[in-house]
Order: sequence, then structure tokens, then C-alpha cells
Amino acid sequence: MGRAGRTGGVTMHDVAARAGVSIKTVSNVLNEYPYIRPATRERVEQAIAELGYQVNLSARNLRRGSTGIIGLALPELRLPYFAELADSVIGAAEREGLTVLIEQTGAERTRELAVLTSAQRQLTDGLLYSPLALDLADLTSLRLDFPMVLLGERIFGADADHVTMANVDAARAATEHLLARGRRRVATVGAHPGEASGSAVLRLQGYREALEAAGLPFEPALVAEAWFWNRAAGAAAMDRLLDSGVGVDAVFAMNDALALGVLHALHRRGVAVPEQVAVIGFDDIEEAQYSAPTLSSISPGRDQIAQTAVRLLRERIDRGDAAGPPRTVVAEFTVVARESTATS
Amino acid sequence: MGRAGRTGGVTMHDVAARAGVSIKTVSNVLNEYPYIRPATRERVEQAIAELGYQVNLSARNLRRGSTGIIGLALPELRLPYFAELADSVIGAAEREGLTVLIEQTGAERTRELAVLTSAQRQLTDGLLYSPLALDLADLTSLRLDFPMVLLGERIFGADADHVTMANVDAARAATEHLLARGRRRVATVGAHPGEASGSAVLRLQGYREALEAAGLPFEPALVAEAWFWNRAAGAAAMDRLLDSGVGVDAVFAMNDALALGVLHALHRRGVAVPEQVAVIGFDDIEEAQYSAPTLSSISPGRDQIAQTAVRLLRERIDRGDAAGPPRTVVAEFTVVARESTATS
DNA sequence: CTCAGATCGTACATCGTTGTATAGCGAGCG
DNA sequence: CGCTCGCTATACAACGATGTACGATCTGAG
Repeated sequence: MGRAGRTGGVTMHDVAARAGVSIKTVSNVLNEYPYIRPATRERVEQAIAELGYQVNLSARNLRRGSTGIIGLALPELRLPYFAELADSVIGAAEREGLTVLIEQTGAERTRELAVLTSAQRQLTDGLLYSPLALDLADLTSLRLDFPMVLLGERIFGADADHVTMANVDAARAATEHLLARGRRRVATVGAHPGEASGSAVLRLQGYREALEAAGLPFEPALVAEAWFWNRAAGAAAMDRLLDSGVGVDAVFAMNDALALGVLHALHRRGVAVPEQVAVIGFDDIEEAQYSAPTLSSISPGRDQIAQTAVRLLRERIDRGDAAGPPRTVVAEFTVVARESTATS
Repeated sequence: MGRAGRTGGVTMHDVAARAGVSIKTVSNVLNEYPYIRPATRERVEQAIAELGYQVNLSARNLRRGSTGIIGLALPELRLPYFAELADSVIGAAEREGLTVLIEQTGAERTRELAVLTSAQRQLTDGLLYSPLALDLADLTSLRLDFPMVLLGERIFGADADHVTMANVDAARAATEHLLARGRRRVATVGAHPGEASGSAVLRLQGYREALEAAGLPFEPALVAEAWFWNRAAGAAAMDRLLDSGVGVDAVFAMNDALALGVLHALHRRGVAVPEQVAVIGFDDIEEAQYSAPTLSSISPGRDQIAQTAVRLLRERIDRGDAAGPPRTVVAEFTVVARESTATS
């Protein structure tokens, strides 16, 4: 095994010897202990510079009992939404002096559970957790004793902080955005029939509410299921909708990847967007600005979510109370109108 | 500060006490030391299960002098190519029993340098490093003493292992793909004029070679510069090309993000792809399969690159020779033809 | 001039694990 | 029957940093 803590293997002892002080004084300099004579500090700092010394983080972590690392568990970086979320989280964590360790769960139940109990977890002061397959029951049965902040809409009511968004409202706003443009045959793509919780359920509800408010009937034939929210599933779902012969003049896709798949299917079949079918997505990933046509979407305020989540987690870590009453923060969303729902 | 190593704070001592053995025996069980009586092993394992014990990784890391973590330094997860690369690397590392710590450099020189010397580095057994801004000189002047594997085409000839691809050949193949379809006014997008090394230089060279081999002149007016290889820059570059009035019937974009920007600009201006302008990209990100039209591209074999890079790094770590002669692996590429370069 | 209180620095124990050295014990062999 | 050897388990000392407790100095007031 390679030696970590390399940097030439210089330890505090070496620095102390060179500066003519005890190792604790070196430690004190590094930790900004106030009572050090400027001259002493000077000498120590010089010795540190000359030797190129760096603290051994493993030793510090062991002694301190914390690592300055937080975990981020998400399904797959391959999915643009999560890549962008990870990007934002890493940025936010950096600003707080924290490092992020990403763990991919592949949205598989067993791996989502494994993240919570793995030895890895143990190298980390807390966890930002974005499950897609777990239930509330899974979580409560585990009696977790580390700081955790939940992300997303899969689990509500758990005994942990939660950063989420107004899913129902946002889905309703997206659907209303289509209705306001005169569309009356609005389909939705991404439903998870039979599921009791999660984004799909909430967004479907928002969709229904919008229809209802507009006095339109809810037609099951206009609801296309798609278990994986990726481009391929979106395209397949749109194909099914078109093949079914049910009339469609607009689509609310439950995320942007699905929406891009929908656009793809429509394009392949020569259906004009937005003239024949308008499309709106959800997440406002960067790609939405560059698709053809550009994709209208719901912007969840990703940076705000990341920043809030990191802040909540850090507070819990600093306060040292993994328990404590759970807090929920609902992030703001905005509807971003682009070509795929243009009027004219 | 929160206590890591939580898991109830159970230590080997507790397990040892419960099993009626010494702590070293517990350690031996955990580390698969061969000489343990089955009955003893049994008791220890039971005690571990009952107490829910997990090794304290900080302590283990300190004692072992290695962490089982490798760093992955890349520009931004926001860029789909790097998100997909990170995904592949995490997967490959997992299969090798390693964990990945991602660090974002934003392609900024100072941050790329910081990664090499930061205390963070120190928590890691080795580094997969994908610089965009650094020079070979920067790297050699640092005299790094940890295992490192370079990714990408920015730096060649450094004293470290390197996984790269046949950039010139691949760019040439991409251009020839366009020429083979009868295009004669082939532009390229993404050039970095004045730069001496890096992907842009190599890919431009491949482009030139293809033109030359086809007996076509190299026209500077057909070379569009784009420093950042993202969608916005691709769109802007395409706009400049169209505005310039120089005739264009095909575009070789130096990566897919640029190509998607190019498609976007063409769509916005009503130019038909591939009828009027054919477009090919580079990287074969997932999005290329779902754009409208779908995007032809060069597939660099991302999984193979990730797997090879992790393997090389792991070998270095295991052998403990950070120095040792540098090895270079050139990954295979393939041309993936899709709608954006279809004939008819 | 003495002594309390503020500054500055040090010795030692400790975080939880693993490497090294070694002790006990039985079996096999001459 | 005694000795060697292979297995099993242990005690002890690290790994490199930091918290605690306590000396050593210096200052200024009485």
C-alpha cells in the first residue's frame, strides 16, 4: 500500500525540531491558538514552509473525531440533473470549508440502503441524501444516528432535515403554463402508477389540480408512465402516446430528461414543436437552453437548494445533535418559458 | 464538531470484551488473518454483529498510511463529458475497492495547481488528473511524489502515467466522415489559436490532415475559435461563421457540447441539418443520442478510459512506486454516425 | 520587593487501529 | 520421551495529531 500523508513524510516532530519548539506548539500555530509569541509563530511558520510540512489528515481526523467530509448520495452522475446538483453542492461545501464524497446508488434499493450503513459513511461527518427507491419505513427502521439532510421528494416526514421544493405547486404551474397557451389536450409523461410517494406522485397531483381548476377532465389515457426518468423513457412514452391515437397538443414531462426524450420522439415523427405539440419539462438543466427547440421548464433553484442543504447539514454537524427536531426548507421555483411552449 | 466514527462509538475493545478475546484478534478477523480457529472467528463475528461494530476508518488510515481513496480532479461536473467520466471512474474504482473524491478546478490555473498541493490531496492515495489550463512545465517543476495518472490531452511527456486517446487520428476520422459524405466546405469549431498543446491543437491538426489528404485547401476562415467548450460558445462560434458569409456545408465541432451549440444556432437560423450543414461532434455524450437531429460523434470509449486509468493508478499505489517509468495508454475510438451527418 | 494574574510553552495521555514479537499449546517425528 | 514445528492468540508499541494539566516566564500592583 502506498503511504498517504506523503509530502515527504514530514511530521510535526520534524517541524518542531527545526523550529526549536515542542510539537504541541507547532500544533498550536496550526490551530490558531491565541497565546503564541509572534517570534515563535514566525519561526514555526518558517520551518513549516522550509520543510513543506502538511498536517496528516488521517491523524487529525482520528484525534478530532471528525473529518470535514460530507457524503452526497445520489442515483447517477450520468443524469444531468444530479451532475448539476453535485456541482452546486461541491461549490457550496467548498465555501463552508467542507469536502464532498459522492456515492452513486443507481437508484437501487439495496445500494441506497448500503450507503447508510457502509464503512464509508463513517469517514464522513454527515450525509446529503437523495434517495429514489427507499421508503419512509426503511429510513425510520434504521434509527440513524448521524447528521443527515434529505433532498428531493421521495421521502417526507422522516426524522431528518429536508430540502425540497413545492412539487405540487410547480407541476401545477407547469401545466397551467400550457393551458394558458390555449392547449386543451395536455398529456403528462413520467407517472409511476401504484406508487404512494415520490416526485412522480406529487407532480401528477399538480397536473390534476391544474386541469381541475381549468374545468378540464382528467383522462388516464393522457398519462404516460415512465419509471426511469431518462431520455429513452421519455421518447418511448411519447411514442406510446402518439401510437395510442389519443389527441395531444401539449406535454408536461416530469423532468427535463423525459422532456428531451419527448422532443426527440416528436422530432423523429415529424411533429412540430410547439406548433402541434407544446412541451414543458422540469428541473431546468443546462441542456434545456440548447435543445432544438429550446425547452421550457421549471427551475428549482438548484444553487439555493445546494447551499441550503449544506448549511443545514453543517449546522447539525457543528451543534453535534444528530437528533433534534427536523427542519424542512421548501425552495422557490420559477417557470422558465422557452421555444417549446412559445405561442405565436 | 460532530463525532465521526459514530455507529454508536463501538470500538474494537468493546467487541473484544464481548467475544472474550484480545483486540488484535478482532483486528485479525477483520483483516482475514489466516490463523484463527473457526470457533473464535465465529464468536468475534457474532459480537461484531450484535454491537453493530464498524472499523474506524480514520484510525485505520492513520495506522495503515493509506486511505483507499483516490482523487479525481476535473474542470466541472456541469460539463456532461466530465459528469459521465466521473460516473465511469466511480464505477471502475468501486470494482477495485476504491473510493473517489472529486475535486473541481473550474479549468482555472490556480485551482488546478492547488489540487496538487492541497491538504486534501493528502487524504488520498493517488490522483486521476484532468487538467485543462496547466503546462507540462508547471507539472515538472513541482516534483510530485504521489501516484498520479493523467487524463486527456492537455499535457504530454510528464513523468506520470497517462491515459489518452488518438486525438489526431480521431479528429481526422471525424473530418473524413464529413468529406466522405460529399461535403467540401468543412468548418471546425473550438480552436484555441496560439496554444501549443491540448486537445484543441491536436484536433485541429487531425482536421488539417484530413483536408490535406483529400486535396482540399486549409482555409483559416473556416476555423472558428471557442475557448470554452460549452454549448454557448459553440452557438456563438456558429453564428460568427454564418455571419461571416464564408460558405459552410459541414462542421466538425471539437466536442459534443460545442456541437450541440452549433446545432442550436443552426436551428435558430433555420438552417437544415444535415441537408444544408452536416455536423459531427466529439466525446459521444449521452445527449448526442437525443438531440434533434441526433448527433454524430467520436466515441472515445469512456468506460475503457476510466477502467484503465483506475487500474494504472492502483498498480502504482500497490507497488508503492510513485516514480517508475511513466506508461501511456491510448484508448480506441470509433466514429458513431447519426442523423446530423446522414446522407440522402 | 513580592506576589497574583496573565502569557507562553511543554510533557503526557489519548484517539482506534494494525505490525512485530512472542508465548502457549498440541501434534508429529526421531 | 523430548524436541521441533505449525498453529492460535496475545501484549505492546507504534501511526501523527490534539486536549489537558501544569510548569515557566513576564507584567504590574501593592
